[in-house]
Amino acid sequence: MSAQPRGQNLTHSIVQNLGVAIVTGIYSVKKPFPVEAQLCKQYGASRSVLREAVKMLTAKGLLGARPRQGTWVQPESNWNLLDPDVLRWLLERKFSYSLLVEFAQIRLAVEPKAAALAAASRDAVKKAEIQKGIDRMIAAEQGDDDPLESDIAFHAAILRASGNRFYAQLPELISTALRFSIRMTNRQKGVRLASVADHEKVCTAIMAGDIAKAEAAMEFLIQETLDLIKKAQAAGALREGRR
Amino acid sequence: MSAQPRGQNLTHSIVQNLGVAIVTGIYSVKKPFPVEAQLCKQYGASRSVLREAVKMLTAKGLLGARPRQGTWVQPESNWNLLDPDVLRWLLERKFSYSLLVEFAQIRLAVEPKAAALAAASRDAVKKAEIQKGIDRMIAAEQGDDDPLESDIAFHAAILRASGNRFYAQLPELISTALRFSIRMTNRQKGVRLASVADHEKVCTAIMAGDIAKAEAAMEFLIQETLDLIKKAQAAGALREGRR
DNA sequence: GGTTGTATATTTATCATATAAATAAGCATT
DNA sequence: AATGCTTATTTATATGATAAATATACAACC
Repeated sequence: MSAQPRGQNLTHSIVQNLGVAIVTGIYSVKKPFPVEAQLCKQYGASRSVLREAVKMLTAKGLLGARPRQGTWVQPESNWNLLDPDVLRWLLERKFSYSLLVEFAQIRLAVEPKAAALAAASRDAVKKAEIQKGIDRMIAAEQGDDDPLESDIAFHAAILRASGNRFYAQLPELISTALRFSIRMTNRQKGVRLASVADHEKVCTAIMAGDIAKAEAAMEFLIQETLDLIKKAQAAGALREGRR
Repeated sequence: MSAQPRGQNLTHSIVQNLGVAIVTGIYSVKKPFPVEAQLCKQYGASRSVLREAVKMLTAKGLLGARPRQGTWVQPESNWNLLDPDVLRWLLERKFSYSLLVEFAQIRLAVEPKAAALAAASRDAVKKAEIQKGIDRMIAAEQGDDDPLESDIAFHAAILRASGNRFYAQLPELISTALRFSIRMTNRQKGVRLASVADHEKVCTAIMAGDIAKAEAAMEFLIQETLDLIKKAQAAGALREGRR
């Protein structure tokens, strides 16, 4: 297997390749993680490049290394799931409804509180971004904007308007997750149109400074998403069962 | 400045040193991040070691690099705050009440939901860990265990019992944050003793499978913590002002 | 027998040096 | 003023060598 450097440099492409390989679980007791020299051959790369790639994956909690013992895949509990790369690798290549459900549970916990904080905030500039997000969603309804991107922009704007730096990290993760969950929720037609109105309710409450209403409206929104994912999960399990 | 390799290897100690240096903001337009060769001299390390350290910090979102342009510190919004290392560097070396408040806000969002999920869970083994945490806290009241460690163990057990892999990542972050917030909340005596009873309420509700009560009890707990931090923050600001 | 020490081999860690690739900046040309 | 070319700087990559750590096997000892 050789890494094709598409766009980025060699180190980067090896990180992506190995990252995906690790999270998809191709290494195990039966097939242990290769030693440096072996990986160099495998990717046709020099030791320096390969070691730097391994170090980056180590920094994300995926790998560990010690002299004489070699390099190994860390237990999954050690992986930094909240690292955008790691989450993307998992969703892209080891898609599972359960992971999507678990991520939606995070959103269900965090986004209503973020909406509440945004409603309490006095940052007019950041709050204006939320309105822009809604405007884009409305435009998307007419086909004048991208539905997914405008949806993401709306949620991102609220997280950023919360004034909480940890929340402000989530848009990247959420955009990744949304790009995958949309594939399913889109199958279930007739929901997205009504959903714009529900989004607007959140926006209106935030603009009015109504903390409780903003929180409740957002909770409703995410709960709806979570239900959709769970429904798709159940349907998926059904399809599995029919085979 | 030279990196003293205490315990870990040279690369690791350079990562720690540089990580702290970056988050404390010692690099700026006025003092740009040094080029490779300069850093090698500074740390008395070879290029490979130094580059591997830089790559690890790049993986955590702290640095970026391009030929001819050099290496630079990424804008703070790019830092992976949810990386245990990054959070620790920030709290250890650039302590601020506001960061602690923001982290407590995350806890306020997440932990009640985790308690709810734990209450709904049927994993007896993981739920038993919650009880063990409470037992340790009670023991700590008598001086037979460490109050901080038992507190951390309790919250960690709930997050793990939630069955959500993202939540299960948080104990490490929370333990870091608690170790710092404890320094302040301990100054405010007379609170911790009553708090054990409040913790017990959460545990009881989870064991009884009472989802709503578990969520509410945990929310009360964290809100109390958040209030304490905010109180300390206000007192700190007062002290600042008196200077 | 079991424990403890020792030698050895394997693997990562570190160092040193060289070449390649990318690109910002200055310069020349049009 | 815009465009293309040259050059210098910096990271990216490659290679080879030595050091350090440590699992394993074996030997010595009680």
